[in-house]
Amino acid sequence: MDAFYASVELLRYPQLKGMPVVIGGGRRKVDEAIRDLPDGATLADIPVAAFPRLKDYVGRGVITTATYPARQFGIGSAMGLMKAAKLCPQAILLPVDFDQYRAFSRRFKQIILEIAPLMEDRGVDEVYIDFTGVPGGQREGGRVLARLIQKSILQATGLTCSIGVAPNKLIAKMASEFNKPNGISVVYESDLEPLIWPLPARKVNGIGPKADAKLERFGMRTVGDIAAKDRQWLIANFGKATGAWMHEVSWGRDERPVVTESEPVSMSRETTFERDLHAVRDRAELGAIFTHLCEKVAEDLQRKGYVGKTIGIKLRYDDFKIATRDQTIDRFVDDGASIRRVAGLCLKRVPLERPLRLIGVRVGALARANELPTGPQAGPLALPAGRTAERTDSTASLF
DNA sequence: TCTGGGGTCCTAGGACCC
DNA sequence: TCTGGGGTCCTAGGACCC
Repeated sequence: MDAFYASVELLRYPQLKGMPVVIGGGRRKVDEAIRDLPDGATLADIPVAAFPRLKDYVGRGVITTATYPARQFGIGSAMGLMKAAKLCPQAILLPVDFDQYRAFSRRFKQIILEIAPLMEDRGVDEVYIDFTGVPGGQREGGRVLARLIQKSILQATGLTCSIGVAPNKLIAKMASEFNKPNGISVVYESDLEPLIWPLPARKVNGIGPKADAKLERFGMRTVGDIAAKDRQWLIANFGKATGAWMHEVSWGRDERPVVTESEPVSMSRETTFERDLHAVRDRAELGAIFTHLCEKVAEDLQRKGYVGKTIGIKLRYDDFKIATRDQTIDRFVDDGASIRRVAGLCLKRVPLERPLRLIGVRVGALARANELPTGPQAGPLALPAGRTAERTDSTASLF
């Protein structure tokens, strides 16, 4: 989907069309501004001048989506809002409304499923679709079906998307970016050399900042640069799995199927504080937030019908370093109190001297609540899994 | 006043088992 | 003065993606 969150917002606020708009981060300021908007008016009547601006924002948020006009200013996803404000202070800033985006997400995926039943969910705004068995799916190399999907989604939701059609997921993903927004691009196997090899290595799904930097150190910038190395060289320098994978990818090879069903592995909740908190000085506040996160994860588990037996925490310190701890218990749980208890044990095993910026709670090793073996869930001897909590000085009785 | 939140997968070492 | 070879599970960190 093209600039998905922003596009959904523009459906509500059509008066912002063509303007630099960003969706992002910490809510409070934006919520206040929206609340103060003149009442009686419908959303579409709100004068542009009444919307909050990036320059008025104070806080720690990042941009999730920027409209294309905003991108003209150099603003992009994941950029800190404070930095974006320097690039384009007059850009309009809207708060994220996940419920709304999820609703639109369901609608566009439903449209696709009615046309092509083999669809892999890749998050709120992206999917893979297998055209192979769809009637007419091969006409004009898939372009006809892609057009139908675009048209149907636009009709049902008012939203545009960009589609890449290719022999596999790897190339299709890259192709989908060739013609944004509202574009279609069909890439054949024979296009590898002219269309894929010139691309920056970073465009490959799976090559991130670290791998890219390492490639750079070898003087390699493009996918073609990778393809030019032999397999053994890549394996020697990037490891057995990564090296072999890079070789395959650079030659456009990818055999991964379109996966239509999957089970969640973990569920988590985390939050970044408005200001850094200290385990001792801000103990009460931190404790309340921690408990709240445990309750939210529990709600999520229960609403979706899952239980889990690995409970974990995540801290991000003021220096941005991350620490995680987890503990596997001998039964499956989905209630806030149990999660809170085990998460509290995890907290006692992690250094708490530095100020904290973020705290998170995670439940993993999930199983469907209705598919658990009946009777007592205890393992063979209910041995304490993992080590027991070791208390560290300042943290001993905090939580 | 840099840098969100929710995920998956991989690696690597240690415990433990046969 | 030597100590295999599998396997699984647990834990911590990290890369990456949307």
